[in-house]
Amino acid sequence: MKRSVRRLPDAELEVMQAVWDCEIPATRAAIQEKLSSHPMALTTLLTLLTRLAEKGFLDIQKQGRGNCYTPTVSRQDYLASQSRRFLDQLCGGSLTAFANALCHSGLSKEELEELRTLLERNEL
Amino acid sequence: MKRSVRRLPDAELEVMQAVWDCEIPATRAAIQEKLSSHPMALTTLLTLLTRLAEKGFLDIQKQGRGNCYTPTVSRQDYLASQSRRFLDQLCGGSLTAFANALCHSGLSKEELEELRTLLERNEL
DNA sequence: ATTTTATTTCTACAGTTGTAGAATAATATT
DNA sequence: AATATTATTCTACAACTGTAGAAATAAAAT
Repeated sequence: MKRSVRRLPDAELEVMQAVWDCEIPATRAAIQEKLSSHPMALTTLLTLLTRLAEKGFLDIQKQGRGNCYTPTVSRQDYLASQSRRFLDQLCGGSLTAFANALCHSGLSKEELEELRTLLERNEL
Repeated sequence: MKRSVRRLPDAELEVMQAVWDCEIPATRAAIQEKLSSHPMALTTLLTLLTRLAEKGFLDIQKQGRGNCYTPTVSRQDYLASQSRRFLDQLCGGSLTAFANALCHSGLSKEELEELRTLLERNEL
């Protein structure tokens, strides 16, 4: 697990998720396609990709006329570090507070049960 | 559960946590005391409290020479809404992804087991 | 009533974020 | 080679965030 991965602002996270959804290295076109739910001007996307590279989340390679983008932080590492941050920063490190938050977050009884099962499975 | 509570920036969250830790209504002095771990200039604290009020997280009442601050969003509501946001925005709504993230977030086997137990207890 | 002191509100400013047009560079077409 | 097309990088700007000094205000003390 990789500690201390900075939290990305919403727009950058959205783009990063799109990149993670692509086959790597990802072309700009592929990324754009994954972003169909959150359309933005082409230059906006390019700006965000540049910022992600500056922050060390992406490598950019020139590839013919265009660019190619490769994540340098995996989605799993990012999610893991952010759940840790959630537990520490929001719940003050308290598992009780965390469990409580989950139980009031709108998940159904069935979903909570599923979550418990998934946690058990992962423990193995 | 209260949906759609906006995410607070780090500094404001820190102050809000301090307010939640106080008896309400909280005096500025009490809040400041709870912030011993993250010291800041007095005017900085006041600015953040004002911004929290503007965002609807606090009510400010004049009280003699100073002010009194009362949360209008409970810690529980905030935590619940933010866990929901975590699940949706970061995990794409997937419980599997969420469970996976937790299992890689540095929690020990024992802590994960404890979390499962806490979830079960809360379900009742 | 005047001065001191405690406390808040105003003003400020640099860095970040969301968004995108203008300028530039590189490739393809005629 | 000249021109049209396409993709990227620069530049820009308003809103938000972190931080705090300056100005104003109100209470307390003399």
